[in-house]
Parts: sequence; structure tokens; C-alpha cells
Amino acid sequence: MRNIKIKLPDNSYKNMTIGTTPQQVADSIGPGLARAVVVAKIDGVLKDLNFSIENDCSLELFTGDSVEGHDTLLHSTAHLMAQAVKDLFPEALVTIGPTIENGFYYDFDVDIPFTDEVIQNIENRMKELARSSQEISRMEISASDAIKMFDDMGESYKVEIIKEIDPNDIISAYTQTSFTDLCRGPHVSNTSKIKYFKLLSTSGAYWRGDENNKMLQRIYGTVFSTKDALKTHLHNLEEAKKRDHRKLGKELNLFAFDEEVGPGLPLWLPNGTVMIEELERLAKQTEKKAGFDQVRTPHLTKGTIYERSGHLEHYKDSMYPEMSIDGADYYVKPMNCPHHHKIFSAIPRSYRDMPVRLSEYGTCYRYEKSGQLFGLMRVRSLQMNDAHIYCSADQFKEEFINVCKMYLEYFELFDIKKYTMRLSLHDKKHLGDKYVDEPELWLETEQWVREALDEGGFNYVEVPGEAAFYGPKIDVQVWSAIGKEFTLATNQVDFVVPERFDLSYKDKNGNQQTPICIHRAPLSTHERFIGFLIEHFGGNFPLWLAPVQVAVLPVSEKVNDYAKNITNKLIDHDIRAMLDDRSDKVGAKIRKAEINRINVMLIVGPKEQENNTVSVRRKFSGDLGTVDQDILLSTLVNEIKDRSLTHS
RNA sequence: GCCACCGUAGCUCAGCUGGUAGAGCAACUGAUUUGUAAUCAGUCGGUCGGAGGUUCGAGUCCUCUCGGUGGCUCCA
Repeated sequence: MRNIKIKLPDNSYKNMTIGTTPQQVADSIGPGLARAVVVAKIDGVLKDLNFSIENDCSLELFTGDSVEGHDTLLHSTAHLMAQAVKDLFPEALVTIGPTIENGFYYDFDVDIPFTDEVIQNIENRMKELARSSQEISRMEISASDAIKMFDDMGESYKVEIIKEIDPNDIISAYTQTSFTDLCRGPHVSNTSKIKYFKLLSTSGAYWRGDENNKMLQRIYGTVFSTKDALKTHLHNLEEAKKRDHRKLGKELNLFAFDEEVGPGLPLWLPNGTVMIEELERLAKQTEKKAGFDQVRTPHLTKGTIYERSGHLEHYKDSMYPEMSIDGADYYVKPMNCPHHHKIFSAIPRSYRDMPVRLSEYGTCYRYEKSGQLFGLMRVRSLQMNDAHIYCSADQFKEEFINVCKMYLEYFELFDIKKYTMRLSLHDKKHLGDKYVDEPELWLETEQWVREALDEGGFNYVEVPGEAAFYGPKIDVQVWSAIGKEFTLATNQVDFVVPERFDLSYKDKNGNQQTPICIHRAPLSTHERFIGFLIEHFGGNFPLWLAPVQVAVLPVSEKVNDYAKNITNKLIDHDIRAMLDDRSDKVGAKIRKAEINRINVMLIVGPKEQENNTVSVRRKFSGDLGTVDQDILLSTLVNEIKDRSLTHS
């Protein structure tokens, strides 16, 4: 029999007989690798471990802790789960089961609800199937044969999927005893390779993500190559929950929801109000420097304005219903744009005024469907970090770049490193319904934005079909502690509405021109931004943002007066200080301050009183020794003024 | 809005298959006067989310409803 030469990643060669498999190569290297290997790459292409190697090639072997290996494990575990579901509920129909970050899911069409007990049974059945060491084999057939095969099995969803493929195309399917599933692969070669998995949650999910389709039942799960890795992952999920802004919001008395007030309508407690006001102070300072003017507009407005803007047509369902007053329909405002347009047109504008930048943190109300509400991240009463920039075509690029720069400046201030900038474009299929029917303007504006982004040197990805109805937009995506994705900053180009509102300015030649409008919200809604910051900092806010900045802790009642004096002095310097003059021991006072995540603790006793000093303890840093009162004061004042993330 | 799950004192939770509620922390009151993550003792606190129903009897079972959680869909 002919031999073939297999090149390994360390540049060594193995001579094997033709038809050998990656698993056999692993066997020849060592028993540890033979056990751990899950998938192989042959000449750069992922292959199953029982793939028959016919030619000289390069070979890489992947264990379950590599990216490739983990993805294969996840995929195979999804199949194992589907097999278990079909075992327990033969009438269930399988649909799709992809992998996601650190996990997988599979959607089933089945009548019985997947309760916790059912999930446990499925998981138990999976363990049995895994232990029974079933061979997993690949077959390749034409799409037309595959249709027949899945049709015979009654798997109508699979048939629907394959029908969209060219009938002559060769597709692959994988079989483990009684269970066969359409899949591109690769897969592990035996169910016994799947050991450390867990089913995590269930949910409903529309077939093909369309709410007009049937709702299927989804099961989420995960798998790892070692017991420790699974344990660590589950532990991380638990740890992330501790950073959940809803939990911290309650613990730190930041905000509350009340049944009698209504869902999605947050009440800002004093501690949370401090934070939201600090955020607004930051925004106002930043915008003042950037040439924005603050404006104010009413919460109620006649419906005709939203007809003109087009919002009523596009978003009526998510606006609070109209109220009839003196024969006119009024709405609570869901956004500020139309009012800002009216402010623009309230006075005649010349090219000398441009660009006009109007900013307002107006409170808006949106009727978000009940299922969309999520802590502070998705609410029904919200303050947008809103502004509209009206500029000429030749000012557009610079204005747009400056807006993007502003939110990156904010991100740096808050040490936000993980984010994605997304350029959301229109989808020409939906011109006239989802998007205004201006095909050329769309393309032209999108190109402007692209050029502005390139010129500004920003990294971004393009996403078709995600634009606003009136123009392309930039969204900056971030992730919450519990892994949910959110849009934080956003800015949009509007090439439609200025015209609808007859906005104009006189150019140098005395001609009327229509300005371009940029909508921007770099700090998102203040609710969402605070919610995000709570999770981002895990409640451990930088000094400038902390609701309580300093706790003064007298050692005994004998020094309460001295402690009171220090507290007052701090307050005089605009530092948020509180005095804990209860009759607890210092240890208890410190513990309470630490639990409330207070940055600075000043411990004072007779020694400090005598020398006019304080003993400083900082969260995470512990005892920092004794400092003169005035030195401490200037240190804190500077740290706050600089909005510093760390302390000296 | 859709699917599933959850809802017991301010908070975290216990309460087996139906027999009229319990702990820790917090709060409050005393005592203690304290040196870098919990001083001791006592007191208060719940019509078990709400409304119907089944039952001799419901926190526990059923129906509806409100609120929340995990997702799906949506997000100007």
C-alpha cells in the first residue's frame, strides 16, 4: 500500500498509509492527544477526525480548548441535544441549531412546553447518549436526495431549508445511530468526545426570525472540553449577574421601579440622581466647548408635526396614544427632532449662522412593548443625550467627524474599550415602506458618511438594512455585564426631514438652501448610559461619579465634633461627604462604607484631632496613612475636577 | 406583542405530598465609646403580588390579572 507524507505544524513529517485518518495520526502521536483531539485541519480546511486522507498534505489537530475544537464541540453537542429531544419526543421537528459565543442553541417545533423538568430529562438523556459511544458519520448527497430523505423522516423544516439550495448541489448530513441532521460539519467522531455540557435556558423563537411565523421552542446550552472550563464558564456567568445594573441599582439605592407608577418608568433615587446629573454636567461642558446651544421644548405636541416628520407613519405603534384637546390630537413627544427643527426655523438663518447646533436632554416617552423593557437599558420614559446639527453640504464631513470624535472622547473618559462602530445602511428592497423612497439620495449620503468615517480614521463595519427611515446612521454597540448587546452612542444623517419642515438658510449669493441635519446622541439615553456605567464599573464608580464620595468615620463619639467639622469642610468644597456618627466600632463603619462602595473613608480619632489630620482609607487600596486636611482636600478636589479614573 | 419560568417581611431566602407563616441581614430601642470589613441584648415588621374558584380547610391546586426574569421580534 502506498504511503503518504503528512506535514505537522512543527514542520515534522509523518509517513502514513493512504486512507489514514486524522484520528489515527493523533493515535500515533500519543494517547493523550488521541483522547483530546476533536477536529482536524487538512491543508487549511476543517475536516472530521475520521476523514480518509488520500494525498500528501499538511495536518493540524485541534483539541476542544482551541477555537476550532470548541466550535466543533458546541456544534456536535447541539446535535446530541436534538437527538435527545427526538428520543424523548419523537413528534418534535428539528429546525436549526447553530453555535453562538460560548454556546449553542437548537430550535424545535414541539407541542409540549420545555419546562425545567423536561430540560433536566433532556440533559440526562444527552449524558446517556454521550456515554453510549455512538459513532458520528458524515454522508454527502445531492440536495434533491436530501429533500427526499428528510421528507421521508417528516422533517418539514429541514426540507424547507434544503429547497432553497440548488438541487444538484452536494450537501452533507451527519448520523449518529437513529438520528440524522443536515449539517456542513465538521463534527466530533464519537458522542463519547462530548463530556462537559450543560443546558442553560429555554425561550421562544420565531421560525426564521419572523414574528409572522410559528413560534418554536429554543434551548440554549454550552459545552467545554474540561470539567474546569465548564465550571469556570458557569462561575463567570454567576459573577456577571452580580454586576447586573438592576441588582446594583437596588443595592446602592440608585433607582427603583414601582408597580403603581408603571413598567419602564424609573424613579431616580437621590443616589442615582447624583449620577445622572454628573453625566449631564459632563455633556453640557463638552457641548459648550464644541459650540452647541442648549434649548428646551415642551413634552406635549400636536400630532400634525409628527405627520409632517413622518414619525407618526413609522412609529405610531410605539408612541403613547393621542389625547384630544380643543379638537386637536396631542401626543407626548417620543423624540425631540421636530421641535429642534422648529427652533431652527423660528428665526431666519444665514450661511454665517451655520452650522447651528441645538442640544437638549429632553424627556421623551415611548411605548415600548412590554417584552422589550429591560431595567434602565430599555425604558418608556427617557432622556436622550440629544442634539441636532444643521449644516451646509460642505460642512457636513467635519461636523460628522467631530460627532464621532466626541463619543470616542467619552469612551476614553469612562475607559470603555470594547465597542463596535456600525455604519447602518438602507436596503433597497424596502424603499418606500421602511425607508423614504429616494434611491439616489440614499447612495449619495451613505457615500458621504463612509468618506467621513474613513477620513476620520474610524474602524467600522457596514450593516445593510439597519438605517433610520430618513438616512444612514452610525451606531456604537457595547455589551452589558450579562452579555446583552446595546447601542450606546448613535448619530444619523437626515436628508429628508429638513425639506419636509421647509428649513432653509440664505447662502452667500442670497439663495435659499436646505440644510443637512445630523441627529446625534453620543451618551445614548441617560437611563441607558447610567445603566451601562453601573455594569461597566460594577458599582465601583470613579470618584467624580460616585453618589457618596467620602465617608467620615469617627472612632468614638468623643471626636464626633471634629468629624462633623471635616464633613462640613468637604461639603463646602462640593464634595459629597457623609458622616457616620453612630455608635458602631470603626470596623463596622468601614464595612458598611465598603459595602456601599464609598471611595474614600476618613477615619478620625483623638490623634487626628490633635494634629488636624485625617487617616485615609480608600476602597481597594486599604489604609493609606495619615494626611493633613488641606492636602487631602486639594487631592480630592483635583481628582474630581479631572474626572480621574484612578487616584493618586 | 409572542414562548417559557418566577412573585413569601425593606433585602436574601426557608416553608415535604393543601392543615390559618419562619431565619439571617436591614430598621428601631437600649447598653457599649470603640483605631481600618460585622459589640451585645431586645423590639418592630408579612391579609404569602391582586381577584375569583375548588376544598371542611389554600402560601401550597385551578382560572384570570398585575409585575418581574430568560429569550424571540422591535428599537426614530
